Amino acid sequence: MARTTLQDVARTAGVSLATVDRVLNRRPGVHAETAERVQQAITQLKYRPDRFAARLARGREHRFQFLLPTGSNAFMEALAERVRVTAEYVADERVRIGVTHVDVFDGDVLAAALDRLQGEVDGVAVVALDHPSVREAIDELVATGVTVVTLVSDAPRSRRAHYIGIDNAAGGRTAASLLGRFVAGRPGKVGLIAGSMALRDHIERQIGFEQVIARDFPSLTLLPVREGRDDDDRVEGLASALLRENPDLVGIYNVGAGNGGIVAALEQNGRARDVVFIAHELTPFSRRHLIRGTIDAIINQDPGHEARSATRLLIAERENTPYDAGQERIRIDIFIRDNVP
Amino acid sequence: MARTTLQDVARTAGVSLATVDRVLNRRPGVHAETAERVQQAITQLKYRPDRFAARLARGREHRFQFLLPTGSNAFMEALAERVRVTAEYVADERVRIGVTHVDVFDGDVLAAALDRLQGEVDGVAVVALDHPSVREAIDELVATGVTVVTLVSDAPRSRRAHYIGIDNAAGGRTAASLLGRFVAGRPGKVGLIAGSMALRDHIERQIGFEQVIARDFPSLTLLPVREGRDDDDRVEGLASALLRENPDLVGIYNVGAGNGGIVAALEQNGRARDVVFIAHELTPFSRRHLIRGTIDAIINQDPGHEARSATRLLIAERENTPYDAGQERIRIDIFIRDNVP
DNA sequence: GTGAAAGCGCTAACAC
DNA sequence: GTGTTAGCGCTTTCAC
Repeated sequence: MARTTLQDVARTAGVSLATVDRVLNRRPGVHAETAERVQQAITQLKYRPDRFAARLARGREHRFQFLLPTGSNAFMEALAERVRVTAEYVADERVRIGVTHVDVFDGDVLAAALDRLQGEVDGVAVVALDHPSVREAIDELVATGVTVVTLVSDAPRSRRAHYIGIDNAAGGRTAASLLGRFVAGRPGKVGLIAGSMALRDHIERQIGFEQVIARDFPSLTLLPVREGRDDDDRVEGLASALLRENPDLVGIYNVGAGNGGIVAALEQNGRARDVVFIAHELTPFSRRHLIRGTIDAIINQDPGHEARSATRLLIAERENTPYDAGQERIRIDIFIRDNVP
Repeated sequence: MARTTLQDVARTAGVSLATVDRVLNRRPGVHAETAERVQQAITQLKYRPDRFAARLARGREHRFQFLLPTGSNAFMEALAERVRVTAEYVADERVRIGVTHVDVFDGDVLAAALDRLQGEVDGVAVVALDHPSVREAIDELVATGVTVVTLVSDAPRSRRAHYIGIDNAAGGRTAASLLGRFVAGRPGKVGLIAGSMALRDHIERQIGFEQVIARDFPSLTLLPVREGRDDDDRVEGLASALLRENPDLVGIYNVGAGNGGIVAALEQNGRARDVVFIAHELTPFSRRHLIRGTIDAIINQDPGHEARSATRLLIAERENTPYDAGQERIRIDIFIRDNVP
């Protein structure tokens, strides 16, 4: 029971290797009837291509480009690092990964960066933005035959092949449930700090959070959202004000980056232990304060998983091979002091 | 900048392909000096083997066997199913995976099953047991050149190449922290139900749990452990008794299987909402009751991840290729109603 | 439209 | 001890 090869298919279809290859890879130049016969042979023999032989024979490598945000956000730095590690691993497998840093907060700049990739690469993984120019640029890339996936932040109505990231509304709901239960029935105010209300993922988290607080925790009052711009200093100012103006503050949810600011404000006011603080993204800093107890829980998405998943999906798309949806789903990780890696 | 091939190495070392192949794969029959020269060429040219070409040329497939417990535990069934799916995926890649079901609760039976694998396979993934016969059987397999990894449950002092599973003590601590915080300061009793005190993972979970309850939640009193043997009916009896004898019961932690019994007892006594119930393993059943609110949190290990990880590690060991430790670490997942997949 | 044939980079017989 | 050589299963020119 040796495995069926292209040869076997060619033989039973009564054609040559080249022809089978053509129909298999949907290349033109095959008579419809011949193609039909080949297809039958394929299904009859249950032929499954040998990806290893194919990649070897193809010779050409896959050229993928990752477009990540500039700036020193710890999560994005970790993501960039994991992309580098992944690149290193797959370099042996005829996959070349490049990384470009762009200002993703500006839709037009990001779109221009995407445009520049035309003809240069086979696949793109981009931390996107829900912006018309970006959507347009993605669709154009796709039209020229480039495979595009979005990473961490989606461009929802574009023609990207996959979105690799968490369901942010569910992330917000998760934060709310944990915060609500951790305050242990104490009534009071809850503060919400976002990076920017222009970021779709932040809005989605906020909406999910508000929904659950309103529905499940009537004794909690949600204060108006404040924008921290993912900046420690600015966030610290907001958190301090929150604490000053609301003596009955029982919880804080930080939707974006800038956890350092909240930790500082909490510690300065001696409220580190009694205010429940839910943060996003596991970093060396957030990990330390989770273990110390200032942060009560961290909602995380695994950047290593995201980098690998994007790469695997790009490869699968290019080689037209199946993938395991369960493996590619990005989990909403909950970390408390005890299960943090 | 084409990639360096074995040819390049052979040329710069002034030897033939075959000789390079010999030193690369540590096969005998090469003069020490020649080997040295080849090694130098390899490092100098930064040669990295092409796994794809190697697997293609090797022809022989990897034969792996998974030894899983018999019996109808939902988690183990899910694991078996994920192994099947993984087997399906890697079948195209010259990896053949077989599954054997054994009574893992009996060390000697498991050891005999392991013995029977000698000469039959290249790698084994086994849900092990901390038992002398099992350790012995594993070591013997390893001695005959078989790669062995343990799955879900370890054989700690054996010569297995890897343990693929969670840190169970940390799992128990995680359960305790969640339970302690979810009871929201209400003082009272906490019940602990284990499958069997002969299972190392159950003991470890229990110890972790007790540790954290004692240290962090002084208002909670832990009742003596009861053995439910992973059986719904038996567990239901224990849970009912727990509720009857302790009107001030505020929480239950089920270390093993049999969640159905606890749900039933809780519902019959009308205590589904006020008793905090922490369970292990996400199954269709536990998922449903998590969403309904009877189960407050589920501590999970992802069987799909475990099946894939075991397979990847076996392949990496056999082909002597590197692997990504971050990717292979099995997470202690926390699922609450909002982040459950 | 279709086929023949030359590799891709490696392994494994088999010579020497 | 070391080298030669024939593939592994596929893709890709280049003929026809």
